[in-house]
Amino acid sequence: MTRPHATLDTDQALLLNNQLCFALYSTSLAMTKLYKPLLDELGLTYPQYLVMLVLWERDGLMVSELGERLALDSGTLTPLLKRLEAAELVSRVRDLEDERRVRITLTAAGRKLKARARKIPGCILAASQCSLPELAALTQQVQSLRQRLAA
Amino acid sequence: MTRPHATLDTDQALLLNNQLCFALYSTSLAMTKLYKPLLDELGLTYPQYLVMLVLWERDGLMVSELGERLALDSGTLTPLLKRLEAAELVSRVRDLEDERRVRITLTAAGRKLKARARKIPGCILAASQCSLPELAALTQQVQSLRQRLAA
DNA sequence: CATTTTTATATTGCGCACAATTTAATTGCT
DNA sequence: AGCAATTAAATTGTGCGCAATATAAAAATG
Repeated sequence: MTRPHATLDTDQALLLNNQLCFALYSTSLAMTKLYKPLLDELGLTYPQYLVMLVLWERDGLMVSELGERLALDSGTLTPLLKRLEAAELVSRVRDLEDERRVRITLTAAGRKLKARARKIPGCILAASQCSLPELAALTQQVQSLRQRLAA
Repeated sequence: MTRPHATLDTDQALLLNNQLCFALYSTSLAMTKLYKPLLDELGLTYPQYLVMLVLWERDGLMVSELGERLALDSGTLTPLLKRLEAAELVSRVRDLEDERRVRITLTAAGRKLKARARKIPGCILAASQCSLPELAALTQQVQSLRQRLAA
């Protein structure tokens, strides 16, 4: 018996595990490519779009709050936010209460961009060719996995 | 009626869509962080590990074949493969049949590394705290989504 | 009140991803 | 054979992601 059942099961589990990690990695990259032409029109990258989504939902967050929301650190956010500032979509101002903190606020142009961004999710949804129940189930499962990984 | 039903449903769909994209993005990054300490022991990054996984399965592939398998282009793979070559895990040799192509072959050290990598998937599986059926279902769904995005 | 400790952001350096371009080799066409 | 078109890989430049470190401000401690 060159391949006992126990070993076979384990190998399958491990292969599946690798497949899931690669599937997440590869699908995430494919998603970003799908967004690219749409975001190019707005002059945004996908991570910049994520920051704008958060700010459109609630403006005036600190860098650390953005970081918590997106699971990104200052090493990623600081240069990204400087680019959004250079594009005149946000302003970065030191908090007077606590000079260590920097508050990120949308400019008028930043708020206005939301209108042009509204059509993006529809395009992505169409391209994904998913039914809504399927989408909901998948989202729930991936979020659940992420929460378990964080622990 | 400020929010007719049609608009509500659409908004929910779009929000969900954004959530799925972000969930994939964020979970993929979280997975990579999970791999990091394990791969550090082998001196590999996650993309390098993916290349090694492919080569452990079938050695002597061309750069383009690796690219198809991983959905990565030469702009990503060429410098990555040069680093694996510098680490003496692979060799890069021009194909004599067609001098445009470069064949990637595992060195003895590269083949040997497979043994040390065998414990990695088990650690990841444990950290993900997923049941195998759950893992299988999620993998299948994400792969299915990826295939639809590619089209 | 002075000093340590902690916290928030910024900086530096490395390795992806990827678009765009380049280089060089092969194929197709006439 | 000669030349355009195609193909494979490499190069260049930009923007992440993140570890490690630096800087500076606030909080905690004695």
